[in-house]
Amino acid sequence: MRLDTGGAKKRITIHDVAAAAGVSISTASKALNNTGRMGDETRERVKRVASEIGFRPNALARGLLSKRSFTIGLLTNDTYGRFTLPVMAGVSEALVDHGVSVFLCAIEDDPALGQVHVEAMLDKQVDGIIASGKRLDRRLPVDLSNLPVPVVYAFTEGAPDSVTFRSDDAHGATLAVEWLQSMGRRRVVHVTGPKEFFSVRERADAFRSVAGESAEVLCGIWSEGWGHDAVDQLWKRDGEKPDALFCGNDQIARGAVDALRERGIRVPEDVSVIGFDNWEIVAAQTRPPLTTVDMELKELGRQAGLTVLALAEGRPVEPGVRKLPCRLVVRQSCGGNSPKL
Amino acid sequence: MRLDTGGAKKRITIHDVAAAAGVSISTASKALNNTGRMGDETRERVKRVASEIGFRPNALARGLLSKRSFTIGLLTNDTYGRFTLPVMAGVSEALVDHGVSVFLCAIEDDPALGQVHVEAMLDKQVDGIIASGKRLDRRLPVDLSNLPVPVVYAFTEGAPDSVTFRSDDAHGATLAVEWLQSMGRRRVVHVTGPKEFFSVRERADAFRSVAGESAEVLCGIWSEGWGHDAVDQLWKRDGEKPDALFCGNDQIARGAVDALRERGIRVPEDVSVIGFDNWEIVAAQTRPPLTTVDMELKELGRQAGLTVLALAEGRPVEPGVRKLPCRLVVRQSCGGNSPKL
DNA sequence: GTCAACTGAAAAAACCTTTTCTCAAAAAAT
DNA sequence: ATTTTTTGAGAAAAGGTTTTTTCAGTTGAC
Repeated sequence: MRLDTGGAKKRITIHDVAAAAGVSISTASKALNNTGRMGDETRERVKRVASEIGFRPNALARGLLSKRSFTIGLLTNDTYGRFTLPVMAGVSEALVDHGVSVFLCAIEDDPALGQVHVEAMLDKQVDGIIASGKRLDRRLPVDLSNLPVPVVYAFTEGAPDSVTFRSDDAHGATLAVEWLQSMGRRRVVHVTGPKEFFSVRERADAFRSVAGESAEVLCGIWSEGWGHDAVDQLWKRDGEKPDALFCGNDQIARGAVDALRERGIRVPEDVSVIGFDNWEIVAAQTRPPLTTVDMELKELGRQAGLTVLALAEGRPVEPGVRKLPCRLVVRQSCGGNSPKL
Repeated sequence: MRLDTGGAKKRITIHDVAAAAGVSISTASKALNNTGRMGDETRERVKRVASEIGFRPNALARGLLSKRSFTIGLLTNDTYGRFTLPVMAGVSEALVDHGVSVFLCAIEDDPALGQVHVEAMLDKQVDGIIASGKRLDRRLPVDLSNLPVPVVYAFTEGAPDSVTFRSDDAHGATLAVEWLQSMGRRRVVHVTGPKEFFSVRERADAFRSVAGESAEVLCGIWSEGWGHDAVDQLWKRDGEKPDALFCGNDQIARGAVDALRERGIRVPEDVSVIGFDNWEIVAAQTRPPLTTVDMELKELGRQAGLTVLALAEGRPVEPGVRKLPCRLVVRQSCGGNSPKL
């Protein structure tokens, strides 16, 4: 048995509507778009007939004329990571209400592939492009300057004079430390990722300005192993031990919690641990579940979507970097029940 | 300062090419498409001119005429999970070579939203649709029958007489158990997810037919906590203890490994543990790193992409369920170094 | 030297909408 | 009763491309 390709049924066009309603094509068009002048009766009849026979306008033909395709492209090099996913969901969610569809372009880290995708999108007359990535301080390996359509950057480094959306990591770090302090913790240590990351430096600076300039920052890598090692390192030394750890991501936090438990140190009774990212799968499965900082990436995606739409419609948008606030997610690894308001 | 929307530069059309090359529009078109009859010199000249002035054909106009938009839609309700991501990457990768772009439609589990997305895609004249999900035995909450375009299902339950791609979980389970046996393990227990999942039953059946019909299967939930509890349960009982655990996913495996270590049981020396999913972030960060089964989801996406393309082009495709083989990923949690060939 | 066949290239139609222009009929104003 | 305004709706153009048709000029055969 062969599969029906389904391509046989021919689509109904505005011609069919016009014929069925007994009017001209132009009248049909005007009736459906609520433009032009005509009798109420005629307009209603056309609309009714159109919906009866299931007419849906061909977006290609419409786009050809209006020079708007109601389509935008989302370029990302983060195919497996956890960052682009919520961003994509936010973009898609924000734009579907406006009848705009999103082209997904996974370019890995291949400049040639990126180029191919950008050209394909341009050929398809996208109204705009959102560039997204897995790291705030790295550019996508594609040249997006001098494109005939607007470009917005989300969670990746943008070109000068462009619009860029990113999380406010300093705000997130401040939230974290203030929460620890409100739990009565005074000897907080920041265990984080590689110094090369801009967000590591940014969070560390915010951490110091809230926890005190002499507060300690340990840089390592983004892994559980490092969280584990950092605890070993801290507890092997002489002198007073920390009473709280602010970790650079949830994986480090998880490693730290495990290491503390292995040492017989109770979390959160003896030491509070707070993570970053709110990666459900890590944060919620840690025992105890991690209190952490959420970067609100879906909201970030939503705003990026609305912004590229505004630009596409010619509405003015101020260029610059927009930092979106983070949100504290309280679980059990710090004690306490809800964020102070 | 206001941001340049970039919309000003007007696109160059085939008219410009024709004018610049001193030929008619039709000749320009034929030259560029290698169709029609004309002198080699003319053809070359047109091509050269076109590339010089940077001509790119408008896909909207082309699609309007050819009734092919070189666009397909990817519908998924798995916005955060780990399954759709590799599938999407595979689809995108397979189709970009054919000049086909992919619309990403995240529909959560909202039927209304799904309907909106499907209609938007149809309006945009997609050549086909790929439906993807997070569970093999659940349908997407959208009616995709009687669509004017072909539909292919990937990692979600398909309609009767459709083309569906899924992983061969029985094969994966067989690979896992045979590997454990090749390590000399004879008392394997299968710790897995809820019985309601089709793949749980399928893997359990395969497990029993390789490990012996009396081999034990423990069903729980898909969490680390369950893996932990299952080990407690098994080791608290009297009698002979298992010498290997085949876990239903990497998270369960991780919980099991942690529980074993807490009991002073060495992995893999005393007990081998194998996971399922090859979720890098869990499998690679477990200590020891997990040997696990990869469902080859990217390949699955690639094949789904090529299949929907074939259907769109009217090439015949046999309907039915295609099960794709899994792949064993050897790390350290079972001992051994490489899969036997 | 006439006619057929072939060659190269242009003209026109088609795809589906939207928008501007035109025009006849009806209503209002003189 | 005649002119002006308003109303309703059709005709045509535009958007960028591909495809079919047409046509003039050349070549080859008889």
